[in-house]
Amino acid sequence: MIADPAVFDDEHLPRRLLHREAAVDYLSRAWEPALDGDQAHDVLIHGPSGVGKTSLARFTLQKLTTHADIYSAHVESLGKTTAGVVRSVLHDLPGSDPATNTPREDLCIELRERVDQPTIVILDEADDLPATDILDRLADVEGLSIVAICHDHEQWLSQLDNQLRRRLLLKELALDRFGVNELADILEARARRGLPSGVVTREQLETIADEVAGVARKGIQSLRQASLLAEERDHSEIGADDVADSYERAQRYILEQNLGSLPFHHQLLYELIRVGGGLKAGELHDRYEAVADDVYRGRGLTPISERSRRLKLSKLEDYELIEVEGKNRHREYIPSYACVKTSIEVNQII
DNA sequence: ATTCCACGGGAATCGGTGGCAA
DNA sequence: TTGCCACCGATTCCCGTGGAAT
Repeated sequence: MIADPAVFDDEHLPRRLLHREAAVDYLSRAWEPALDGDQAHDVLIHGPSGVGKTSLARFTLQKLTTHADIYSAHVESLGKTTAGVVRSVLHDLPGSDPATNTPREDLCIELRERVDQPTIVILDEADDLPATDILDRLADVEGLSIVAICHDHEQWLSQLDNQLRRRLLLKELALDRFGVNELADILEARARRGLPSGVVTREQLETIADEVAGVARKGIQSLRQASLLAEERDHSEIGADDVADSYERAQRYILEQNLGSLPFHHQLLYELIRVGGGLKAGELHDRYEAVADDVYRGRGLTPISERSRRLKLSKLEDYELIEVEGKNRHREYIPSYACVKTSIEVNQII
């Protein structure tokens, strides 16, 4: 049933960014100086997950770079160190990658040398970045401007000192969830390009938009799952049952992508929490130690310390795979969505 | 008031990799 | 080509913190 699967990819950029015209405009104006070879303004884009912050930045950038000589870099910041961010920027700029053991200082020097025309760096998922350090170094680079994307702008700004804020010329741009009609418009446009005509009604799209509370990523994935379900069930068009069952599959799909991108240690911890149906910290560590020898055997990996496990756990939380409740010794790790599984077998061992 | 427990920041350490000189 | 060294990211070690339990 799906004519063009790419339309439903997270990375897919539509021809027009519906209902974000004002934001595109704002961002374009902030970047206008770059058209004349000057340094653009820095922008902080903030708002909830899945409302199109990254799409907005990429879309507007694409528009800009088609008629101007501008370098750009897109950095997936989550978990990166300062050196990692600089390295990632260099990777996106013309030229070859520096050696993996190049000193941080040398990376920054190389960055200053390579930026010889206006450059826009998108720092995606910038919430947990060592922001002061990174911005300090990026702000040092003549011609380079930053677009930081984060969820909580107040928290993000609070870590910057006044001096840095002045150097950054920071503009702010808030994105919110879409209204039901707005998101339905967006889904309609995707359906037009990705699905045969007439397989889904406007009413169904509004139902989806309402259910996902204006979060575009969830809406688009739900539409995709609804069409997959219709296909599996041999429906000639999407039915009410397909729509009804699509949300859970979409949510699961999103989380499975997240989980699959994580290394083994994370997945094992997740699986223990999932199988346990939520665990107190102490119990989680006990179970980990109980299964570790068996589970790690033959994988060329060794079990990790409690401290490292805590680092992995906070990453699982970042990825919305688990939730943490309670404080201190009452802290409990809860699987956000227990139907999202790993391929690791821990059932029999416990 | 004291103990318990877990968190999470920071410094030290480990293992792997590329550059470089012999 | 080989052996050494600097460096990185990942991990561990150490410890201060703070709320609940006793």
